[in-house]
Amino acid sequence: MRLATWNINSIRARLDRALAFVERSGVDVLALQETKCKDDQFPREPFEQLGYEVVTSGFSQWNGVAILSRVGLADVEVGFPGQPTFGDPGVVEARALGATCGGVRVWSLYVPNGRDLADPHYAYKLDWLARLRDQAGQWLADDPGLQAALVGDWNIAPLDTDVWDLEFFAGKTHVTPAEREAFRAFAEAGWTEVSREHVPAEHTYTYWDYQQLRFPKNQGMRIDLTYATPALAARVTGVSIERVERKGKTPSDHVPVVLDLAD
DNA sequence: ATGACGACTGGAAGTCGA
Repeated sequence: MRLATWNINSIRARLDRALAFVERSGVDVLALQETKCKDDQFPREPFEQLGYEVVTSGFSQWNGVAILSRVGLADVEVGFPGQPTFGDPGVVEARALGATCGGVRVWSLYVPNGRDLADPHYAYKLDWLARLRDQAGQWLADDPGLQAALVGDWNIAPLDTDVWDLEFFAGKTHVTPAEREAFRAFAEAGWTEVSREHVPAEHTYTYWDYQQLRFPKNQGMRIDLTYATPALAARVTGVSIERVERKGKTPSDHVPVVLDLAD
């Protein structure tokens, strides 16, 4: 089975690219983030014509997650139990969507950005991660043989070598000790970040800002990551960061990460 | 070429991303 995750940065603006990727990569399951549209605006039909089931959780122009699957799509959950709200009145944002596809529990995740260390979004980000970690730990405790993956845009660069210049990020989000600890906590809860195991090369990025010629200069960040349960991690035979998808006209600023799983 | 930010909404300029 082939499973991919991609922050698409608007599914409507990049429908053709998404369809082309699905066809050339032959993914069985595709988790999308930043779809940037309401559920009734999501272009389901072209994917359904290719044999995929589609489930979405969107809200107007911000956030939005989706899962496409041609190996079944069951037990959909919009948001994870205990997912923090933001704002007053509090809103559960469209950042987490779970479904079971081909026997694997898949969560498409768009972790809050954080914006600035003094911004309320930063505390929200840390709380969001802590609550998700609590759930993830419970899921695994309840079923040690669980096959599950937490995929998506974590908005954290776990290692110094996951950014091109640590000095550039001094005082900024994505690299703070608190964010990195929030990320490591999933490993302490028994999960394994499998893309690192299979693609260990330093300065291998999944995101490049549109500005400042970041992509031609290869000034990016590795922030699209996959935590797997032990049972699923054992099935991963390879991981591919699809850098080619950052090239050409109107790309997303993120590229897909593809996981191959043994049957 | 991989080349100097892009998508959204509203209908201009502001918000958001990281």
